[in-house]
Amino acid sequence: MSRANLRDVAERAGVSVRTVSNVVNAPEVVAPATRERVQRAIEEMGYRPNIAARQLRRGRGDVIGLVVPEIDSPYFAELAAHVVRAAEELGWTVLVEQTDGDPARERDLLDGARGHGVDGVVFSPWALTPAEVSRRAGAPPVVMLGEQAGFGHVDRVAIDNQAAAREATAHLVATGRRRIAAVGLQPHLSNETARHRLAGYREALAAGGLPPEAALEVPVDRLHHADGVRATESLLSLPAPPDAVFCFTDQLALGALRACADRGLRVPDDVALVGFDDIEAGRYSVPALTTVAPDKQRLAELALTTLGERMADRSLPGRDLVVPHRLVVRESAPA
Amino acid sequence: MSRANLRDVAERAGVSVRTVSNVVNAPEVVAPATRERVQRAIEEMGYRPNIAARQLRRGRGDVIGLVVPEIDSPYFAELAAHVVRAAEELGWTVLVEQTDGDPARERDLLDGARGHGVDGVVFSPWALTPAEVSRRAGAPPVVMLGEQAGFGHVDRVAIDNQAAAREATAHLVATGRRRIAAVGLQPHLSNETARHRLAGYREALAAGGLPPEAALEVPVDRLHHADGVRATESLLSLPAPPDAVFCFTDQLALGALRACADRGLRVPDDVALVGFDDIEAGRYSVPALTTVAPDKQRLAELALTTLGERMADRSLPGRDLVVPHRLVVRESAPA
DNA sequence: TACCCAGTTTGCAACGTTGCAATGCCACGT
DNA sequence: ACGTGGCATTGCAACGTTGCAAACTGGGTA
Repeated sequence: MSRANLRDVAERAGVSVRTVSNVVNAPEVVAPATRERVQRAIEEMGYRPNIAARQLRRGRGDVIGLVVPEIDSPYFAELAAHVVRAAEELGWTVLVEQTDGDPARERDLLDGARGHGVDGVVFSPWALTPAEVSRRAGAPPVVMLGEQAGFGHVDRVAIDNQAAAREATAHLVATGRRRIAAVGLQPHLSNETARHRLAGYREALAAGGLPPEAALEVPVDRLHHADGVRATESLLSLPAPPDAVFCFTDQLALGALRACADRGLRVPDDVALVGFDDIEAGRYSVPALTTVAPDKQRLAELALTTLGERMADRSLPGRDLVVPHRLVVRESAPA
Repeated sequence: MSRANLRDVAERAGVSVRTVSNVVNAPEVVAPATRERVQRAIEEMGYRPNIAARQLRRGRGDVIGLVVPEIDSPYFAELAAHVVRAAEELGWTVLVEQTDGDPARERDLLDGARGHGVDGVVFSPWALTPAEVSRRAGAPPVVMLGEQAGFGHVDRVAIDNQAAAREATAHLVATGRRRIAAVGLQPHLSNETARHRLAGYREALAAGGLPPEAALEVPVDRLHHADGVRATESLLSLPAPPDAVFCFTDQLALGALRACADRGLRVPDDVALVGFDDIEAGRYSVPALTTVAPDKQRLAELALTTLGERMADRSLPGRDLVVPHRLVVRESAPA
């Protein structure tokens, strides 16, 4: 026996299909007695609305897509948790897609090649340029997370990465560090986020009267622990190694921590470390990470409400929303 | 102008609706000339199939649900990444739901209260008893991840938790530890996984001629870093503190690491630590975690192929599949 | 010339739901 | 007895797609 549908229930309850639909969607318009009878029939037959039919008829499915480079990076995992929770609050369900930071995949997913039938998309780009994002048509509305500027009818929600990086670096300057490295540039990608963090880092150096030094700006392939280890090893092998490292993600910073330990260097005594993202693991590492903490919950909530508003009116101009962040000072770069 | 549909395209290309559908779904049956003309029309109009309509007609949507306690726990995040990748391989999309380990929410989600129109569910229970899982009807097929035994028409995929815990503990015994604690019991939940790991722990103690000791079996509320810190602090305050701690998750172990550091104890010299899950962060902590590594990729793949088989034939008996694991010996409990 | 076959294309109906507008019902006031 | 208004219920059509089976096409064969 297949799944019961409205007609089956209606027949059983001795009412019209429409009334059953009303009981499901607007119980208050149905007379109590009828409502109860229908409810019973629904339960007896184990009726569940057919979402596809509802979506076809209503024109929306209350499903949104979350497109991230990799769901298993702690930052994105934590963000996803917030997004899923916020979405549930709004009556939406979240469909997750991974791009692996591959520009081609980002493009495909954005074009809706796979983000099948979602009403909207929260997109965390890694390598896609703003121009590419804006030339999509017909696809569902998109909210961008990250540093890509709002464009056309695309909204953007992010923290002020440049300011955050500036503050993080300034903290190192203020606590007496003089050779401050930056780890996490991604020159091979048009990663706007990394670009802004680098800019903030340089600003703080300049403000502190410290000269920029190419050798202290270390590019990485990806943003994982292993990349942090490698980058830090190379920094520590320098003739004049740094006395502080600003990593563009906490994962990189945890890798840096590991690399320092392997060299017998003490953090923060010999080298101070600052991370970015405030992931859970950085709160419990030894030493705990000083880091930039974006308000991830706000980020998720704002992204979703913005998406909702755009779904309601797709002709809105692209908005550019900033979420607060703060520098959390812990052991790896104390006050 | 709304989104183009098959009829719009058909009109433009001068063919029937059905032919356009054929071009989209079975290009090989359409004559090359026609196909090309239709293709052009499709592109010109930016046609995208309406997934809801397709799903309604076909009776399936190629969407599966992934239900986990929390997507931001590293273990689940890594698992989710594998599931999403494996699903993509099979042409499916993944919808993520979080239960927060709340039995009521687990029940609701399992009942399909929210798992909107998914064709199947990969369910990682935290607290639901097997009996509760089996009395679902009408809802989509489910594959359980974890220690709940396969039941009725529900499949299960998991590692052998008891054997894994036994091996982990045996490693500590073999390397000369004599007071081995276990952290991670969840007596307040019917958490089968924790139960099995505890059983394996006790077996290894017995095999090593070590007496079990209630004070060394520490329950936790949740399985996060903070719980590991708390549990370890209480252990280290014992009149006779342990010389090794087996944590039921790597997150707990990282918390334990932190707690040891705060006490000025050295790992592994003073206290050896073993974790469980082999999360990325444990590979780069200082010291790196000795841990049980489940084959997460196999786990995900097997879960999905099993789910696929059950979708194809829902009358199959419940299967109980075991995925390999291995003990990874690192610095926190060296050989 | 009639016929047949393979390769293409087509029309019809149905999937299960909800928007819309109309209908039925009943109590109340006149 | 009759009209009125409000509440409850209903029928119809449509959302966009695909399964099914029929219909058409052209060239080859009997």
